[in-house]
Amino acid sequence: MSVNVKRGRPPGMMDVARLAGVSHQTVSRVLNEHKNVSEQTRLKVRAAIAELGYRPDRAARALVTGTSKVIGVVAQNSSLYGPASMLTAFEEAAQATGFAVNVGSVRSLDERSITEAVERHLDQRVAGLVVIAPVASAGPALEHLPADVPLVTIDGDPERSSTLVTVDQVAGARAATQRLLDAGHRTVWHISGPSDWFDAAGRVRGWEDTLTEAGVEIPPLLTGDWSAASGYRNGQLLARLPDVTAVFTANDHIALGLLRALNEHGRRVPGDVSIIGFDDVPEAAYFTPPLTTVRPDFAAVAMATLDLLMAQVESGPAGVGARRTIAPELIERDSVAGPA
Amino acid sequence: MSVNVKRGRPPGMMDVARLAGVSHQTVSRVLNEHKNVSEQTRLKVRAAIAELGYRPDRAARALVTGTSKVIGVVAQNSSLYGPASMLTAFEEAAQATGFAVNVGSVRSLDERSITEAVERHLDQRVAGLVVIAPVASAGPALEHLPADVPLVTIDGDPERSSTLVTVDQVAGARAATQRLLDAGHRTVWHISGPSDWFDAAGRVRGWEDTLTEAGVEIPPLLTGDWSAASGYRNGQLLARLPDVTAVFTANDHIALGLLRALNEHGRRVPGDVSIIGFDDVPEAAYFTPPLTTVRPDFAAVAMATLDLLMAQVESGPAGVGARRTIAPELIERDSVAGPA
DNA sequence: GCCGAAATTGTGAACGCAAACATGCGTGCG
DNA sequence: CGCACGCATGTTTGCGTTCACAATTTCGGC
Repeated sequence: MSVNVKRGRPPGMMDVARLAGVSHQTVSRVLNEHKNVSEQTRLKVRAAIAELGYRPDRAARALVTGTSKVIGVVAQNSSLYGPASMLTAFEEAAQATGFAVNVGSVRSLDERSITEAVERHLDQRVAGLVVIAPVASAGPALEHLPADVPLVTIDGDPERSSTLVTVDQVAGARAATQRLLDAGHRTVWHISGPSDWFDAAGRVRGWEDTLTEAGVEIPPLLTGDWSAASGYRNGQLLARLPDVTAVFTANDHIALGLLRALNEHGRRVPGDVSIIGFDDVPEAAYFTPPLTTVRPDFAAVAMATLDLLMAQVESGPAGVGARRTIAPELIERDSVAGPA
Repeated sequence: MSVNVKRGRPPGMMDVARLAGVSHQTVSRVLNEHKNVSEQTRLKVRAAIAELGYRPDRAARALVTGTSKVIGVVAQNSSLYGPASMLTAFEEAAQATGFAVNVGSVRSLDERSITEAVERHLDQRVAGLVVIAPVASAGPALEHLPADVPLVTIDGDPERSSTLVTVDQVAGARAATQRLLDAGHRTVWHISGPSDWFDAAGRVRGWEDTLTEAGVEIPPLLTGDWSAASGYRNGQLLARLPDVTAVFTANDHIALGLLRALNEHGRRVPGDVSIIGFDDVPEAAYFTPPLTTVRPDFAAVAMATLDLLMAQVESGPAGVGARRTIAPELIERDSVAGPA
């Protein structure tokens, strides 16, 4: 397996063919695992490939086939734990199947930005597209793209997207809310994510539904923006209301901010107030106290996405949109107790 | 700006040329901003491009030029805040200059994994390579790659990498340690990152140097792995030593774990123990208490990287390795006070 | 031992673009 | 007035691969 040391362009199929004493087409066949190639020539070609250190040129292949082994991902350029986790999980999964991942981050998820990012990917002749589009405004951008490009949306609009993978936000929120109710709390407050996020909306719904079914009073909804800062701001308010004994926050970072606000006001967790978060960020176990939270399985989301995408890549964009929902899991730690 | 609704392949340069009444080469010249094109035909061509919704095929261009407008990034597939932040910051910067970013995540930063990732990128004919290689074992993988591919290493080995961008770990660690000393503490303990990380090593050195210069006793070094869990483990130990009054942790997550351990043992921060972290994760301001920490400017790292890379892309791999060091900034919050 | 089908290999084209080379035209200068 | 040079544009070639089709060989059955 000697390295090619010649100058100039790297070796091409022709060079391999010459060395192996066959035609370039035969080399192509070996490369693409065609059936009708004799074992003998296959070996000769393989040997020549190894000797020259030949590597097929992806660009040339993309040119003629009209598609590449690259998947374009459109994601928001943020350090939000959820989206970021999905992204890296997806990358890893895609690489395992021989696909490269092209990330087109986008500053905000408005229609224009997404459209641009999608078009950049289309220029690269990506084999498929994954859009992490958790907000409503992302919807329209995906309506008008070529129908023949495989597309899977993560956390997109359940009403529009044809092929969708989502975490079951409602179920997660229900589990959290119910857990708090079961602990004996009269009701449960909620600090939500931004209202235009589907994730946030789903968590709100799960929370409301559970409360309604329990026949319990529904406290006013507080709105955050996923940040610890917003949890802190809302916490300043909550800390002053003595009858607040249980809070479900839309994510762990909000919970962290809330924790600090509560702490500053001398309210103990879980002694005075119980809290459940969402996401299970790696640090959640080391909050003070360790946070009970809902863990979405991002790896599973990534798998499902890849799965759905590959199905389309292989057989043309699937007809009716396939859906895949990943059920999250409640992780019990120390931030929940009964009311005083 | 009507959308192309024709069947079959998207329009090519020929289609544009025909519509504009020129040759395809003229279209090419307009696209590449060649000088010798009259304003008049330039306009005609532009109009034709817009009317057809023509978009150049990157694959074809890559084939003929031998290079693409894609930058390959090799990074570890982890949710560590630092590397992840650099990655997204870099993506954004690259896109602004018209380059797409291909991420080749890698599960671990050993030589084999990195070599593979690099070769995948080379197959795609990337215009340049960025490797986020914070550990020693990543070095060898970069020795044997074609000399003509532009390469910038982030947080790589100062001894080997020719073109390198790093955060000035030593300076950051010095600032933190000095701040603690200035507050009146007799000495400063340190929980470091994994010893094979350059970042960790630099922080240890800055800490040691400062202590040495101050003529102060150097406590035994405690080692973590960047995780809150490791901060907690080491914290269990530290919390039992009454003479520990100041700790500099290698990152904010370790600080969080330490915070919890201290809290469990009834040691108040900053009353009994002062702490300074590193990274300034968005949540650091909402720890209890808000964490004083060192903030590396990841955006600046990304800019510098892109800068260095572009210089190489334009003029061939630069001769002697250019270096760029980004100075971090101490962010003062509430986790530091004088000794009791 | 001959025919046809299947298996194996080869030939030519095409993919969409940029580079090299070629052309035609005008303009300045001697 | 003619020549050379610069500008604007056109023509040709080839990048490395796959595809459609052709050519050759192999093999079984009768």
